[in-house]
Amino acid sequence: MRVAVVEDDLSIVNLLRRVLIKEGFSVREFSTAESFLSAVFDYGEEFDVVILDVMLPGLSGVEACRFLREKGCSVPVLMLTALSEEEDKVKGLDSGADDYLTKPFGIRELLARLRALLRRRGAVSLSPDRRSGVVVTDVGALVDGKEVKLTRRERELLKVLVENRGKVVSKEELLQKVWKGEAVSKRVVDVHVKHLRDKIGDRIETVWGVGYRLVEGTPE
Amino acid sequence: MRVAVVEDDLSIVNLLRRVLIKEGFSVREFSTAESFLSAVFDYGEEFDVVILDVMLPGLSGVEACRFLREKGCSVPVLMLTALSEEEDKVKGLDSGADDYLTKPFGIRELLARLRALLRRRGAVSLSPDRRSGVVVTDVGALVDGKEVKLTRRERELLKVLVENRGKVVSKEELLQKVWKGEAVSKRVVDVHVKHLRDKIGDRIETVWGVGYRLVEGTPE
DNA sequence: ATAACATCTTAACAGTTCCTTAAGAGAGTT
DNA sequence: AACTCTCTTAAGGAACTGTTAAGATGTTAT
Repeated sequence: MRVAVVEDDLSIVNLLRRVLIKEGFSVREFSTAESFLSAVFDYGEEFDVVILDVMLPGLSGVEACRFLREKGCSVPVLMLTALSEEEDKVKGLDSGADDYLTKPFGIRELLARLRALLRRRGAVSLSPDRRSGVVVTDVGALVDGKEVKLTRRERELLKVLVENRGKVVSKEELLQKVWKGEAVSKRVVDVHVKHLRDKIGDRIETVWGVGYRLVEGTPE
Repeated sequence: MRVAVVEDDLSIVNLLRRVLIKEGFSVREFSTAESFLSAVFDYGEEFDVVILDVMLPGLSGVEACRFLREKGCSVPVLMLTALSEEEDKVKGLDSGADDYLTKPFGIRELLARLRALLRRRGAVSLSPDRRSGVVVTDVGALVDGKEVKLTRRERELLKVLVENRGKVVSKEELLQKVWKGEAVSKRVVDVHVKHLRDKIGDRIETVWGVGYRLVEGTPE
């Protein structure tokens, strides 16, 4: 996680640097709003969250934040300042900041607020299983994030394959786990594997004479 | 914009009601965390933001917030409390709250923080929207804001589906929860599902061989 | 109490989806 | 080449769901 600290008070910068690095952040420091904005817009640097002081030489934090938002930049901003007047807080938040913390602040509260900001930002990405790109649901499956409808047999077949992803599963085992002793031809597996391939792409590999295997990673 | 106010201090509720309505919010009040959670999970009510007191009779705000998040509900939560100790703030935020404000608070700061929360929610709206547009009421249901009369069985059936919206519910489970062991044919479910579909539109999806599912989002 | 009405359940038929089998073509092995 | 295993396709039937209507049951108004 990359955090930008825009702050001219060295004692605060030193404190934040120490704590944030300890928490596993990658910290980038700026002493003026101008240098920070330049890094973002001129050099294309990207951050996961910004800690922005309000009282800065030159452009103020509020002005910088408004500029960011006007340019369509939606990075979470935590505003930090000695100004505890309500009007200042309102101005800061309405300039586009996501949170506003007044000095002196507790470092654990700041970290908790950072986590809250990052949590919300990250809530967007529902991560499918990275190793196969396939997640079996009760309706069917999520394949690279897209929902695919499967029939009951297809779903159960895929479930066994996903549970053993990367490993070969024999037809006998598939028959055992999906058809549980029903007296059916071994051929049914082939047919359902084909249907699955039609729906989720060539992720199922045939291992000749042995069985089938769900490949890891994305095909091609 | 619908805001839920979960607070047992009447003077604060009165203040918030007056101010929020003036700001154009639609306000729904709860004096306990339990009644709020029941509205969300049993009746499918939906809110754009929640103002949640920490000190409540029964379940605390922190516990309620944690419960919300565990259930996958990502509504923005602003926590409100007299506890200003840093440890309390950290607990509140880490339970899944997005902001934490201590009493006494300035009403303009609260509004600015609400705006910040809603602003960010809008920016993140690519997240899978868990809305179904359906709320079960005492008389029937609110479907996209319109009131629809339902019979007892229809209402109970829909309630179970709303509680599990997005997930498939089997006929067995529906029989279990709506008919509670009465000896009736499995086919009654079909008939009532049809009646529901006639009344609330094609929001109930058939998952062949498995059951029914209330779809999320509006069925264009 | 009776009529009028609403609701629930069952039954029957129609329609759909799904599963299995079978059979020829294709691919891999000896 | 001969053999074995797999792919692909299509068709019949099984299983499930949609739809409708009628009788049973319960509720309300007169």
